[in-house]
Amino acid sequence: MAWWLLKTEPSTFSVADLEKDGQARWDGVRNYAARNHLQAMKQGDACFIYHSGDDKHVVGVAEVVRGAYPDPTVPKGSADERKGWVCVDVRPRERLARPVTLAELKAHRVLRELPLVKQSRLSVSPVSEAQARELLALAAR
DNA sequence: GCCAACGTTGGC
DNA sequence: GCCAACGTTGGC
Repeated sequence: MAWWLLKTEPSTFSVADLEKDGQARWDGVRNYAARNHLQAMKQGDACFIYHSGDDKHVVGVAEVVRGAYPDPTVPKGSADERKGWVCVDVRPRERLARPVTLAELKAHRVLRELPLVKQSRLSVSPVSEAQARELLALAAR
C-alpha cells in the first residue's frame, strides 16, 4: 500500500465536501507529473489531503477506492483526449487529530523533503512510508 | 497585492 | 529543437 498527497483548494473542494459526499472522483488534473502519480495510484492506497490557499495544512486521510481510469471530464474530440488524463475515486478515511501546517512540514527534517514542500504547485505527489509515519506522528501530537 | 516557480505556447 | 513570452498557481 502506497501513500500519496492530494492538494486541493478548500474553497473549490475541501475535506468537509469529501466527507459530505462520502466519495469523490479526483478529476481535472491536467499536469503530466501529477498525472503520472495518479496513474500509479491503486485501490487501497492512502492519501493525505492538503488544503492550499488560506489553510495551508494537511487535514485528513482518504483512501483510494478505484485506481486510475480515464478522466471523464475530458471533452470528447478535444486535443486533451490524446494526453491520457486520468482520475481516481477516493473516500474519506479520517481527519487528522490536528491539522499539520505547511510551516511544520518545512521545519521537519524528514517532511521538508516532501515533493509538496519542494514543488508547491504539484497537485498529486508521492509520500514515502517514513514520511507518512512522521506526518501521522506529528498530527497525533 | 506581489512575486517566484513552473508549465505551456508560439515564433524562429 | 530552442527559447522568449505569457499565464497560472500558491506562498508570503
